[in-house]
Amino acid sequence: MCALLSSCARLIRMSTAQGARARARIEVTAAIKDEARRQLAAEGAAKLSLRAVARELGMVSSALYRYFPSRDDLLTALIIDAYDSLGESAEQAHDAVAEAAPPERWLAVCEAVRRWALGHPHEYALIYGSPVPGYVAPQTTVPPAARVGLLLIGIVRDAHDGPGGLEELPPVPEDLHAEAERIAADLAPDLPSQVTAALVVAWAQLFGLVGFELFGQFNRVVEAREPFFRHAVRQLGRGVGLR
Amino acid sequence: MCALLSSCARLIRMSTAQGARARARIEVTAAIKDEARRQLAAEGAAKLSLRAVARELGMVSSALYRYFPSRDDLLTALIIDAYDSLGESAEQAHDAVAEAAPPERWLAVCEAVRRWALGHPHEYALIYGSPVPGYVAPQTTVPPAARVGLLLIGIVRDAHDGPGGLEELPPVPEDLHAEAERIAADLAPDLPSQVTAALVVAWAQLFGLVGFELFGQFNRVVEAREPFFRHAVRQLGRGVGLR
DNA sequence: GTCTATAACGAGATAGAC
DNA sequence: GTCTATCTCGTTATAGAC
Repeated sequence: MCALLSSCARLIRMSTAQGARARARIEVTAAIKDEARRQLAAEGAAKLSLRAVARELGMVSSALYRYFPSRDDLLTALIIDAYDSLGESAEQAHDAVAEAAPPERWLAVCEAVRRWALGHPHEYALIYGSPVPGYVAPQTTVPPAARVGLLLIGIVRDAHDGPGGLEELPPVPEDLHAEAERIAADLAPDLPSQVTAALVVAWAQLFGLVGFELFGQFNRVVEAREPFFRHAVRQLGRGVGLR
Repeated sequence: MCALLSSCARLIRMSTAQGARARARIEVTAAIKDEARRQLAAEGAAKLSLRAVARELGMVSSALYRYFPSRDDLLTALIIDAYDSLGESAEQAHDAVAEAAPPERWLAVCEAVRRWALGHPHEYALIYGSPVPGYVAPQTTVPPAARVGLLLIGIVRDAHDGPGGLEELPPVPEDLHAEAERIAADLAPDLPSQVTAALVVAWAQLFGLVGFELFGQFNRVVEAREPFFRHAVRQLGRGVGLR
């Protein structure tokens, strides 16, 4: 009993001690990323500097390396955070209309992507804009980057399996046959390959629309951005066979 | 006669004198821009530095101000050059198939855009990628930026006026009506407003496709990029009513 | 008039000694 | 972890060569 008590006490002591350390570490990590995001907005990803982040936080630059082994690792963390933030926004928007018909869910996800982009322009630029010179994204960014795409695939799959099914799409041209099959096998083996190919096209085009608006290409061209976007993504949905 | 001769001589003297100066000026200007493009590729637009350009050219930084009043003006010149280079590539590709049917010309222009982007990735990033922090593009960039769009409009106009005309497009939704009319009045008053709206959508989506390929979003997703792109832009053409 | 070179400014990054 | 000496940057003023 005495042994049990003392062991308990030690466990509690350890866990609270480690918990406090871990909590502090999480807080500092978050503060670093917040400050880095602020610099991202002010100067762009290319000029993100560990030193400047440290200075702004009242730390010394060498202390940062206990949290991020290099500038690229900090960048990677920001990229993954951005993809996850976007993915979560899209998933929440989807879940809010989970019972609706596929075209409505498609629209909801696309609008969530646009809203997130408008609300986080610099993080959007980080993940969907120009590559950062000298930086190569590690494989760890792939799963977070796939979230929106997977969401769209799920919607089309539900439409395919649901009442009415998908609009029949013409087969892809001869020279794209093998590639379409390969893409389908990778992403959605249960869907016709022309649908998967159309999905990838729509996925790219969705971000084309968002990017054009965000990066100023629509200035003096499109004024009523929101209805324009809705119209465009509805067409995108029809392109993959949503009715 | 004497007066004529002497005036001729003066003109020649002036023009050769000015011509030599002007030639030198053009050459130096070109060298500056070439070196700036090299730095663009190496470090990105955010880190483009007048001093580094001057150093590499064996000039002193203040001398550059005879050619470009500021760093932003140099950036603007690079942006305009990039738009013009892209526009010219697209126009040449179009002229090469000027006698073909509109869908073929549409494809030719889109493929030229993609080819140019793949051949000039850093210049593409400059004009269609993330905005350069702190830089605001002046109005002078607008006309060069419009060249590809105007080309696409012209193709659709020819299809509209030509044999067979355009596929009938459904009218835009109620909430986009006024905006579509406004866009049509701006860009192509002779085309139905739903066609003009679809054109703007297709224009954005074309660059969405190109950007996704160029910026690495298609890595491990799409392998056979060229047939995939052809398929996608043919769908884009159908979206604006090309048959 | 046209150009280049020198020098300087204020701000910021950086490397290394301590 | 701190401090300092030395870099970079964009930009301007000025003086002199062609």
